[in-house]
Amino acid sequence: MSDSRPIRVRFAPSPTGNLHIGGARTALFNWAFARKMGGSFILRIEDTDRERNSQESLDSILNSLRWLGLDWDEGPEVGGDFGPYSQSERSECYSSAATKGLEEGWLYRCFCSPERIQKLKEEKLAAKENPHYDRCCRALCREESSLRSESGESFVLRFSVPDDEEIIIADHVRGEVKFHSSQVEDWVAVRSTGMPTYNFVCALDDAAMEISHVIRGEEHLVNTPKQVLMSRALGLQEPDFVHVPLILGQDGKKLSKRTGDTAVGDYKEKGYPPEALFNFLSLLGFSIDDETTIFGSEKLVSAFELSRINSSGAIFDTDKLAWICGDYIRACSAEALTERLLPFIKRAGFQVEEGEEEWLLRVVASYQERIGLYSDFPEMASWLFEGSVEVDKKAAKALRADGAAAVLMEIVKRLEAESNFPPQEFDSWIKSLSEELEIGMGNLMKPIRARLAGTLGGPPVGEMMALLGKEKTLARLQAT
RNA sequence: GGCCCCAUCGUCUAGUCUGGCCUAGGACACCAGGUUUUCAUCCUGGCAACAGGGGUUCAAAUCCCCUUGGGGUCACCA
Repeated sequence: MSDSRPIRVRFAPSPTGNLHIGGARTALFNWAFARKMGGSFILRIEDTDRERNSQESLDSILNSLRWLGLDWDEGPEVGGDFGPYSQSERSECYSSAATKGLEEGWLYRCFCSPERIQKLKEEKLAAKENPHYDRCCRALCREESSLRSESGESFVLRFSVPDDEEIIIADHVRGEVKFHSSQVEDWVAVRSTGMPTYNFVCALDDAAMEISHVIRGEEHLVNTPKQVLMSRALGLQEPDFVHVPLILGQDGKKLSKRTGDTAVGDYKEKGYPPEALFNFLSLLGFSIDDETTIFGSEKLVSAFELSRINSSGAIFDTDKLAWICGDYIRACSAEALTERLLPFIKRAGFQVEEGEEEWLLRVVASYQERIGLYSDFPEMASWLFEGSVEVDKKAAKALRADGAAAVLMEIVKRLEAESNFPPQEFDSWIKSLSEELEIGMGNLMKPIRARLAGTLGGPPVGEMMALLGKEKTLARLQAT
């Protein structure tokens, strides 16, 4: 299974949408393996489906990959010696292989109409048989086949699957997986449009690009025999296979849009730190040991082993992701966190004036352990950016409490009498005030919080006052 | 339904290959305490799993078989 050729792995997305969480994890494993082994990580664009490709999708996938910190050694935008890296640009390769296949007989023209195929499948299904193509056109002689194609009749090229052959896939995570060729359909290798299909092109490109290990999702396991058969027909060297377990939604089924956000871009928009998503994804179907859960890319690379990839599916646990995010946010420096927060602050429409950098840093620091996501920040700290305060339910209740108004008036008076703002040793200052006025701490602090921020949570009250400044603090405390 | 894959706390997992150190470890979540003016953080403790049944063996979470359960896949998508 292993040989000494250079390690070359690839991630091969098709540009028909955004980068999916599952795809990202696959890319991550490929990347980690390449980096660990000192090999190459190649990005190949599988754009043989003209109908659904789009440049926007490609851009978005590339951006998501970069956002996660995954860089590629060969592929779009960086080139390489095994290009082109978009399948739409490799047609010569494919057509020469197709010609060869036709000559050698492992490909044949099929003139059956889509209607006939459709009907055939329905009948077979009704009879509870495998709905495979009946190989009708395989019996056509060469002369008739060429004649009909020359006369302009539409056809596809099918792969002529051997009758009785054992196909053993040596998979790094699953061991030997056996298939029998009788279970494999004479699949379409080249469409009637002349465009080749995935299975045809995949084996060809993997060989042409000298891919040593195909690391991909388990959903590909069942069409691996088709690719192996291709390799055999062409005498190509087969790559090693590594089928990683699926990422499942909360319902235990393959993660899909129904169960939540599936695009990496969604997580970026929602303010997840990329390092946290990276970390979390690394933990799905893989583990370093029995206790390491928080780690970055360097650690992953040094610890990565194919043998540590799990074989069973993993549910995408958003609670754990949230916890990891919080952990990253807390561990971050206030400066770096501020940098990350800036786009979210701007998006919320808040202005940070020149000269306020220090202040912003302090605001961020005071919220650092309180936010779970970058996007939590603008909402939680809005009272510092906006002129008016929106009072929530609990805060309103605190303001309606007996004596609240009187307490606030008293506080204002005391604050004005102090030479420092906020009073030094605020904690003891307020505590002694509470004792002197014989008012519980809660009854003292809640109305202040309510007036200042409109909510009962947030940083320590002294810090809130410092952040707001004397003028605004007094104004808000006296608001009606 | 055919074929293929999988099976340890609710979840992610360690342990499985190379049986004994496992009265099964960690983390998330949850619950209970503690710290705290609030929120959050943090600390302590608790709950909680080898799917079932047969073998093999002195010994099985670990090896084999069956059952059950879950998933994937059956396109001129990738």
